[in-house]
Amino acid sequence: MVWKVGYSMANIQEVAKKAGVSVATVSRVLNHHPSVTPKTRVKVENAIRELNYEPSMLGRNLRNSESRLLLVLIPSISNPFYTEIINGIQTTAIKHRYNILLCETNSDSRRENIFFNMVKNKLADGIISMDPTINRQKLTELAEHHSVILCSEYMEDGSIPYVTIDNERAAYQAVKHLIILGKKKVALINSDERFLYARQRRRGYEKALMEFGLPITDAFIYNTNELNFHDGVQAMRMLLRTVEKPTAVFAVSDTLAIGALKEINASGLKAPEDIAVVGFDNISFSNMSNPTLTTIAQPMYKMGATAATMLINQIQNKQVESIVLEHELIIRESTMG
Amino acid sequence: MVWKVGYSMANIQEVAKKAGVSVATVSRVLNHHPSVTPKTRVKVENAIRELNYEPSMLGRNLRNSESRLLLVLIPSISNPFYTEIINGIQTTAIKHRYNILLCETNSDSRRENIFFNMVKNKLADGIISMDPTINRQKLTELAEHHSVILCSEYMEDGSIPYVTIDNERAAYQAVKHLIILGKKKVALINSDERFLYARQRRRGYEKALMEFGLPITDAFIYNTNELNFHDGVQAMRMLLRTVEKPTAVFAVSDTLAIGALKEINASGLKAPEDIAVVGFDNISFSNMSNPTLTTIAQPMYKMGATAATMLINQIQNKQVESIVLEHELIIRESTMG
DNA sequence: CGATTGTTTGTAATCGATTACAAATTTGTT
DNA sequence: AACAAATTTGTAATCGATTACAAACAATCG
Repeated sequence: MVWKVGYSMANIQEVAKKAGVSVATVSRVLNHHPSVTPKTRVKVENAIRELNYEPSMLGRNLRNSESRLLLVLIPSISNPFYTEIINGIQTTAIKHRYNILLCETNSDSRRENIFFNMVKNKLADGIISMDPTINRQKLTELAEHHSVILCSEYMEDGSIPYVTIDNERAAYQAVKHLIILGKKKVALINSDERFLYARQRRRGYEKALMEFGLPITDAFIYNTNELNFHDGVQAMRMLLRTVEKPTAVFAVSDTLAIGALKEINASGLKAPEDIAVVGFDNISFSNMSNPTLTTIAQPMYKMGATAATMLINQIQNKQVESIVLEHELIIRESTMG
Repeated sequence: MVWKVGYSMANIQEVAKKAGVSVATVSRVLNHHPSVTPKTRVKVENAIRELNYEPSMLGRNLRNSESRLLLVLIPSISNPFYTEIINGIQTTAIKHRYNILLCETNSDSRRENIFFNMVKNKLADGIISMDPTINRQKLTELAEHHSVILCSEYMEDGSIPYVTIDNERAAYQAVKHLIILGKKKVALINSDERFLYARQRRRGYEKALMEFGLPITDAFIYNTNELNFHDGVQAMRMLLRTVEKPTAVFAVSDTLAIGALKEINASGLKAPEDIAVVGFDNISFSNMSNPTLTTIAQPMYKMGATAATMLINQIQNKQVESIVLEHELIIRESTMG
């Protein structure tokens, strides 16, 4: 493979020479400038073809200081929650001649920094962050001079535009659904409450209980470290050990809920008869579990598409407003066997 | 947000002026060149701090024609199969001061092109492709002058270095496991056989049947379009309609296998008693299913790490050899209740 | 002190594109 | 044909870094 050394693609100068024109003309052809004679255009196009030339994005970006690249920050690619959102982002971006690059931060601030710098250094035009663990301080600083949009998780101070759903109301509806089914002892499997969405969903949970005159019991609220299947199993295990066992569970993510289902099953109980379960996110596996999972569906594709549109508008210095989208309760076997 | 217009980060000239030195000296400080007096270094570092300066990757990359960015091509982020591989790639890359960007192609050749061009244009230093649907022609062309490594799916002509497992032997072992359990009617849920791995796994399946003197029945081989859960359901449904119903199923992906499990369950049968099931990939959901899934585990992290090491070596013009890694059969409830 | 050597710093070319402005060419008019 | 106007093309500066080479400066020694 040593022969690869020293190879380098033809540049605009060589194309110009081969076509017998100036670099300016070649550049004009590349950018579809109207003031180029058909005859010279053909000459240049031939030269381009013969030399297999492709313009260097580096040179171009350096000069134009734009890259038409958008970064999408996610904490972890393994979370299926992001799949459809990314789809929405990507489709929208491409429609506007932008491309996206996925950046997995693993909640590691050094990686975050790298991606922030890509924006500062014009290697990318903007960022959509879906990482709830992100360094808010640094992100806010970045947003002072660069384009940033938050998707799903956001900051309450509103300093950065966001697109999200009404987490409190969604949780409220999920829990209300359980209560109306006759379940009086509803537990909550929540994630870490330093995340905004966790606090909001807890508020919704409590609001529903209060509305129906049910007590809010600390023993029925379990906070997990992560959103893993195993955390769901563990959470359910603890909830089953309480004196008054719950008859329903609202978990703030489908993965947690599926873990809870597994543990319910393992301990000889049946969902929904003994314990009904509601999840959150409507990931594709929520339809594959046994029983299938009742869950809150976020308009993921639309969230992604909206975030992308907002980001592109912001890059083009248009005014951008935060948006709250509608969610939907999807009822399946885990609550209505 | 209009005030963002015209903002631009300080450049090396301004730092030089503020520090009262030349740009060369600033550059030397940035690159930790030894020949800089501590006194001037401090002056420059102060100026850098005061101006909040960060060097432009564009300028630097243009000059150095390297970006220290690696592209990772995946057909779809939704496939959990890639998660651990990417983890391995990323960890290795960072160890060598490279960063990775995930590129979801959705098997769309226009997107492929964009990413290929990023490499041609030095916006990225190399590509690891895990996309079996990739345009082989174009990839081979790219690999003539740029660094490319294939991961998992590869080309038999060996023109591009790859890291993979022995698919044929893995399939052989999976099927042999089923046969040894006493199952004599083993079906195969395979994906599209224009993919190399699909052809190889089919060969392993047939080899195991032949070795035990079992017939190879066309009716027991079902090819799906995608690796979805629903394709698994559909496949199983068809297999259950055959005259001689299978007593075991080997599916070439866990998602397919989980779909098959679901359908087995839905039709009142039990796994593994009535029909045993083996999957492939050991995705995290494979031990959340009910029953948990027997499967072939690929050394995903190691595959990723190996691919990254190979790519970086290739970028640095070292000799690179293709590698075949070891897999493992993981026995769970779906074959041994 | 002046010559020689070694160290630190600066000057200017370079990477590959875009584009304002100038120059050249074509077209139109009388 | 001569000139003005409009169109097309070219020249050269520019984006922000790196680095070969030259220049300035400091240190060493007879």
